[in-house]
Amino acid sequence: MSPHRPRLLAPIHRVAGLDYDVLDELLGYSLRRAQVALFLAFRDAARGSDLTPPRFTALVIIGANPGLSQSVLGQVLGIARSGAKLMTDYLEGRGWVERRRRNGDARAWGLYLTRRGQQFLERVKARVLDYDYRVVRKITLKERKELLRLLEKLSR
Amino acid sequence: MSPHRPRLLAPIHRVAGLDYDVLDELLGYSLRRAQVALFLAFRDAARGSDLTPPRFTALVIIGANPGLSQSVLGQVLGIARSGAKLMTDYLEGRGWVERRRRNGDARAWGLYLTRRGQQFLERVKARVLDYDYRVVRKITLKERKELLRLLEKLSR
DNA sequence: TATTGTTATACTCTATAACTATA
DNA sequence: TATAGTTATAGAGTATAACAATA
Repeated sequence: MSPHRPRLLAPIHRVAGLDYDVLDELLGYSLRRAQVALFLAFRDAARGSDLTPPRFTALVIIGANPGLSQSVLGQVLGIARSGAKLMTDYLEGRGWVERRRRNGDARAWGLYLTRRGQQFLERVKARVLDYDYRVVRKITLKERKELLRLLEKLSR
Repeated sequence: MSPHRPRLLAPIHRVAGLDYDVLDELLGYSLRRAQVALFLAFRDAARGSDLTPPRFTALVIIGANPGLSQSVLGQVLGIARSGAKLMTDYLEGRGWVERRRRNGDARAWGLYLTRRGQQFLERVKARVLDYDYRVVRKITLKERKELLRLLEKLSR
């Protein structure tokens, strides 16, 4: 992904008594609104950890694909190489990720979670999942599965 | 809304051969991915017009609620008053919106679409709707309604 | 030549805080 | 005192372009 981007610091609430016209009919806008709700859940789950959605995504991806390069990380996040570099610097600075030289190609780094990064990710992953499901308790589990299915079809 | 924010300049495609781990299970991440797809549709619909999702939202809201104040516009967009001011400046600069003094309260502006703004919005609204539905042709109309229903429940 | 990472720079959007003029 | 809008300033995140090292 890329701009997980709800830079949102404050919740967005529908302003009462206002006509939202065609916005209510647009899937793009509805997704936006729903995403804000999920972002707020994420923020609760990650509170006190300095973790943002892109950072979380990066950790998960590195954890599941040890040794991947910064360029590939950038592709996943949808950002330029320069941005992937800064992201990696941050994760490394927090002691969660380390760069190792790869055999075979001395240009690229291989990215790996540190022991500490693994432990941290373990905990935060559980929390994020928990909150994600919690927000979604507004719908049934069956509806959740249906929703995931439809979203998947859309983004393909 | 607020940060409709996919600042996205390039499409995001799932990187082949990579393990996305728990991300596939998270509604937050799935929403993100789907939103990118809809954002790209929006960008096509609005190409050449310098319109972004927040700007589009602002025009629609002003069009449907003539005379609203900058503060309320800010609430809808989920941004601070200072940002609502800059947004209004932009829309005014494009000749789409005008500020009029309100009777009764000399502090606040009332925002209105200009004739030109109305015409422009008319056209772009049709295009955006068209593209929104087009992307969503990947799902049936019945599925679309179900999706909207579920998203609505989430963001409430 | 093409690719990976790096560096420097600039831009966009947003937040915060202080200010003014009204209410 | 509180509110609407304004102004100035700063920060985060990203893009672009040029560069070095390596392929």
